[in-house]
Amino acid sequence: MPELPEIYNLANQMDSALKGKLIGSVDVRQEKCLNVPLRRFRPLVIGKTIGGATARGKWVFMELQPDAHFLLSLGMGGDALYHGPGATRPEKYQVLFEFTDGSALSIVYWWFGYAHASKTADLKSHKMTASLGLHPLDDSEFTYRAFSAMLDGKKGAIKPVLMNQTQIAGIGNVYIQDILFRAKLHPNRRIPEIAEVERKLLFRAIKGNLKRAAKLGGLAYEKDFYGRPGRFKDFLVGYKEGQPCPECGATIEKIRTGSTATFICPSCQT
Amino acid sequence: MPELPEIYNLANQMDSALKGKLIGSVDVRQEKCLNVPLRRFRPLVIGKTIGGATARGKWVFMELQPDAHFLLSLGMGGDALYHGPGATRPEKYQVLFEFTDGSALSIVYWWFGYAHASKTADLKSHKMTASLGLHPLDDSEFTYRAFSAMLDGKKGAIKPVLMNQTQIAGIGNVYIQDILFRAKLHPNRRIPEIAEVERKLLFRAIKGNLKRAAKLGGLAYEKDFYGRPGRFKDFLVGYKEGQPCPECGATIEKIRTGSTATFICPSCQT
DNA sequence: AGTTGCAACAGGGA
DNA sequence: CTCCCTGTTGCAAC
Repeated sequence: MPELPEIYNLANQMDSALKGKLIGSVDVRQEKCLNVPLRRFRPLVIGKTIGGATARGKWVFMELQPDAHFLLSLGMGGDALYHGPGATRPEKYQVLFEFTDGSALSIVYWWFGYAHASKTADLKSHKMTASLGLHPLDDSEFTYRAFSAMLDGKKGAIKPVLMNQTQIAGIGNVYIQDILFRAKLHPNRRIPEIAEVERKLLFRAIKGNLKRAAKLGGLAYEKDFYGRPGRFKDFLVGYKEGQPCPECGATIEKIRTGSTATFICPSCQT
Repeated sequence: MPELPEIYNLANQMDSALKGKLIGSVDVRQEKCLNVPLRRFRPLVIGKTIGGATARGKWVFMELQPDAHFLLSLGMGGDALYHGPGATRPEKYQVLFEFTDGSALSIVYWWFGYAHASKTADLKSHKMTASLGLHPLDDSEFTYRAFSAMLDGKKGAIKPVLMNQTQIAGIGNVYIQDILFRAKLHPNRRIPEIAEVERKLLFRAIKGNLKRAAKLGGLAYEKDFYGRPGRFKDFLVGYKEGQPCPECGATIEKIRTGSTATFICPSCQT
């Protein structure tokens, strides 16, 4: 569940399910996913009470009352799962929190992720989250004005900027596909060559695609906090290589852009 | 007189002509070529006695006894000229040193250069000179072993590295031309694709070209400390666009490489 | 013909 | 499908 729609739902579910629970113990099987040595991680989390959980880009921020935060990033993919009192825990995980009421939170990374903890007062020195850019699901922050100002003066291609978490937080190589298609933009389009109307279309594509996916509970191939899949699966061009474009019928192509792959309609996206 | 052969001769001439002279006054007409405000520059130089002068890459280091150094870079081009007692000073200059015996040193930049002064104890914090790389006219430092080690692990093109002053100090876009030709290397050749024998050829080309040019007093279109031109003018391919290659007769081309121009024999240099 | 600093870009590794 | 770090490259400015 890597990108903002999945993280947004996960954070909401964690917020509802975990608020008020007391962390009794933590089992860390892969220490390198921590930001501090285990002996410093334990006292940051053990004995703390879960407060609110929110999504910030691809990160879940979880309050550990009274003085710390737990910061979760699932990287390329993975699951954060709830286990009720008496429920069996998974046999494989990187990190497992046990709460004093018998419930638990397990974290599993497919490839690589982060389970960070920080004093709330030190949060601003947590580089990976302190430098996050615009939050596209926050209507008061993510305005067209702010989005356009973020693009101003940039000369490179549009795709890397949209995937740069310090510019706009939460878009990865999955949701970017249909966002670019809906904006009719080729991933390599230079930013100065994007007209005002295209910028507006792009802004709406970002907001619309992410909100709709969040409302549908995220991607169908990802699991939520209770192990249930999302209902978003109807990509327009993403992962549709060889199939016809839903707009013009041209054959969708998979091209390499920088170090990532992009699925485009070669006719619609320029 | 921008590159190492010219600077080398200039420094030697300054060393002979100025040693022991006392700086009586300085006139700075372009303050932005200084590294410190004029009010801090004056006390660093006035009342000081000239010690030795040496070339370090494209810079002249001049001792100001007892406690400072004057650092001169002529940038894209310019002259440092000696004026004997009673001789007329040029009407245009950026910096003019008057010595107490009536002689003077004028500095003129065609475009942009640096006239820096620093306490000798603070020289290591003068970034532009503290980070200079290998000195190709210093036989004990510039060995094939050191040169080859400098190239090891690099993956980019050969020309930018040879012109990078922090890697090897003193080569500019003039002498690089025949150095590459003598080594039979195209400016864009990737460093990992340069064979051992070619590295050796390149090493000898650098050392040979610069030493020969220095021995000839530098470029014929540059002036020395006494306003006299150098005697080096027989380029092999440099600035010979459209003329035949001296080795194979193919027509020499001027191509753009990155942001600089390179004259190559398209047949000899690969 | 010079250098600096920054943005953009690419590759390797956790 | 992730990030960081490093080195490289291109561009603008002094």
